[in-house]
Formats: sequence, C-alpha cells, structure tokens
Amino acid sequence: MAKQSMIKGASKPIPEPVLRRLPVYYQYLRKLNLESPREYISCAKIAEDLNNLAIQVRKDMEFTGAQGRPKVGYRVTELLKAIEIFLGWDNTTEAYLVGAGNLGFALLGYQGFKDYGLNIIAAFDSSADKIGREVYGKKILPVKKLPDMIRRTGIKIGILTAPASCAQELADAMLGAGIKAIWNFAPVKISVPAGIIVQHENLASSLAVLSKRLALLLAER
Amino acid sequence: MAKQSMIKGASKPIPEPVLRRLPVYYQYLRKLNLESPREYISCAKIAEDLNNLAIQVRKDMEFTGAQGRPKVGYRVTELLKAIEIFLGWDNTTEAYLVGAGNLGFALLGYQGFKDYGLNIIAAFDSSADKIGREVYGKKILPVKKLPDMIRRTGIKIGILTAPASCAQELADAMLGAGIKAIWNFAPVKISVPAGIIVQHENLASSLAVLSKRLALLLAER
DNA sequence: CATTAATAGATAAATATTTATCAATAAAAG
DNA sequence: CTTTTATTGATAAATATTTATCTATTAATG
Repeated sequence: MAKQSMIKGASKPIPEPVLRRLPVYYQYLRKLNLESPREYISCAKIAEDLNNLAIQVRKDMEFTGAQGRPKVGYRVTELLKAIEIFLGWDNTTEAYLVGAGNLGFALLGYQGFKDYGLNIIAAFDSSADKIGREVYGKKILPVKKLPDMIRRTGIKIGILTAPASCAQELADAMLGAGIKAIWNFAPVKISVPAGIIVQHENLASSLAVLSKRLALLLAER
Repeated sequence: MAKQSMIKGASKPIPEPVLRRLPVYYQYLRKLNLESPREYISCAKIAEDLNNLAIQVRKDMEFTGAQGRPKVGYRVTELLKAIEIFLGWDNTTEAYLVGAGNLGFALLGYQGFKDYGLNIIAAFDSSADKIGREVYGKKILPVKKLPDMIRRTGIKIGILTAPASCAQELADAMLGAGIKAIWNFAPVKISVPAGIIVQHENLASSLAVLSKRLALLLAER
C-alpha cells in the first residue's frame, strides 16, 4: 500500500526535498532583490547565505531549467522566473479556506501567498458570530454553502483549518463537490480516495525534530 | 558548509523522515485509544489505516525500542510510551512565544502541545493594545521584557511568530538571553550561531509540493 | 499436542538523495 | 592574445532511506 516521495509527471520526476528547497531559494532571491539588488548570482553565494552546499543549490536549480553562465552565475530575474514557472506560481490558483479560527485568520491575512500564486477567495465557518464578517477583505460564509460554491466556481484547492473533530466531515464535503487538493492543517490524518492530493501540515512532526535535536544538544555536555 | 538530515547523538543516528513520522503514529494511536481502544496493534493495521507500508512502520518503531510480540503486535500503551520517551515528550519543556498575531494566538490556543510535552508559558509582543491581555490563560508581556524573562526562567525554546521584518532582531534578542532553540514561523531565514537549533516552518515549501502535484494531476488528462 | 498463520525482528537489496569530481565555458587579468 | 580563475553543467561516487526477503516466535486452530 502507498508510495513514497518523488513526484513524477511528464518529464523527470522531481525529488520532494528539491521541491521543498526551491521556495527557500525563491524567498531568498526576492529578499535580495529588494535589499541589495544585483544582476547575477552564483550558487556558491546562495549556498553561503542559506547555509547549505553549492552543489546542492546547483543541482536543485537544474530542475527548474534555469541556465547560468560560467564565471558569473545565474541572472537573478531569470532564476526567479524559472522557479516561479517550474512551481506553477506564475499563474494564480484560487482556494477556499474552511474553518475561520485563529489559524484560519492567520492564513487569510498572510500576504505572502499572492507571491506564490495562491489566492484565498473566501472562508467558511459554521459559527454564527463569524459568518458575515469580512477578514482581510475576505468574506466568511456559512459552511453549508461550501459545496454549492465549490461547484459553481470550480475551485480545486481547499485549505482546511477546522478542528480535528470535524476535519474528515468537511474534507468529505469538499471532495464531494469537486475539490482536488486539500491543504490540511488539522492535527489528524484525513482519508481521501485515490487521485486526490492531501498536503498535511503537521506541527507535531516539526516539533519532534526540534525536541530531539534540543535534547541531544542539551545532553552533550 | 552545512550538513544534511540525520540526527546523531549517543546511540544510532535517527533519520529525520523517521522522526517526522513518529508523531503521526502517536496521534493515530491516541485517537485509536479514545475511539476504539484495543490492547494490541500490528504494524500491518497501522500501515493500512495511515496508508503506508507495514515494513516502514515496523522499521520506524524499531528506533523507539518498542518491543512487539509475534502474532499480536505491540501493546498500544507501551508503544505510545515508547514514542513519548523517545521523542522526549514525557517530560514537559517550557517555551516562550514571540509575536502575538493571529498565528501566535492560534499556537497559544492549540491544546495539542501539552500532549507533546510543550508548554507555552507566556507570549511577548510590542503592540500596546495586546500587552497585558491574557489569551487562553497566557499573559501577553511587553517584548522588551523578553531577555530578562528568558534569563530569569532559563527557558530554552522560543517560538517566533513575528513578521518577517523583525524576525532576525527578535531571534538575536532571544539568543543573547540564552535561548537554545527557535521554532521559526516567520517566512524568512534567520541566521544563528553554530550550536543553536532552528526549526523553520515554511508554508511555501508545503505549498510548492501541493502546487506541483496538483498541476501534474490536472495535466494528466 | 501438532500444525498453521500472523507477526515481529534481522538481514539484504533496491532506490533515492546528496555530495564529489571532472570537463567545458566564459569572464577577468596579465 | 594568452593565461588564469570562477563558474556552470555533466558524470560518477557515496550515503541515506525505503522496500523486500527470510527467520524465529507465539498465538490460534484442529
């Protein structure tokens, strides 16, 4: 049952770790462009600033198809564009958010998403005191309208920020109406049929890495 | 410059992917314990429910030192305990949270952390209308008191939920006062001296995986 | 009480990912 | 104009991670 990592499609499959690093380069390059713009940048420089290996940066960039020039490196604007296109961030994708709690509010208010081609159109919630409100320019609608809205708009991405207890139920509602990908922030595994994408954001996993590393650090003297 | 993955310490180094999966098993087992308790569980059952491979589950559990019994599997309570101890979640670690925006509120209100041995003691912010408030039983204190509080309490973990623009400055303040590990939710890379742990929570990385997989899914017909 | 089947545990193979080395290229320096 | 150097791009090696196979154990069954 089930496969691992590696995202395969038409061309070369791309390792998931690479995919996760590309946005880091992207954020870095955009910041650089604002704070100390330069025409060219080398993998060595990127690696130095981000604290990883130049070879890895080069390998990662290879996947995007960006072309560098010996002795000077990549043209920053071209590199940004290459990453954008490669990740599909050049054209905007719309999404609905389900569950307008604190986390939902945080995501609604996060300005960064538009740089990544993600536009949250509206939020849904079941609590009467939230419905009708507008948060960061986005309406909070009653959750019972969700399926209908998904059908009418053809939106494919659902961001699930509801409590664990109703996560599966809400996921089912979204999938039934045509959602193809769920970004799941609920601390519970949700079951979906084959062909549906779930990206599970699990704080506990990150905390585990942190805890373990801290424990080792504190133990070593 | 810089190494990859693999967390090494006294005993066998543990692969980071394993470390990230253990909390998923942990959440699953706890839920199981509540909803349909049973004395024993096999790797095959866990794998089936979580949609991965039994062999991987077995291998992962091996790291925790949990002992199973042929024909029946692991005793659920023992397995939970083994994971807890292995991750260091059996005794509580205290943390401060810096940046009481929506995301900060969301983390302050998240009840799950106590299961993972993390206790957020207080939050810090610079905005006058937040200071003094109490959120989910946690006080919001002025950020200028942060260094002193870290020194006095000896707290080692800082959770950084401030805007990107002041992330580095706040990180420096924390480190100067003795913080050893930073859980960074700001969408920017922060620089820290050697020996300090940074766990960077990057939404863009997850979104990249989601975007790419969705793009491939939608392209394939 | 013997046999069967399910399972953990151990070992081995396969695959994915990272890192290193080498060759080609173009800018810079002499 | 030639040489040197920094860099990408290509190829290869090393390492980490996942998956498979085999063995031993123990519960269940007849």
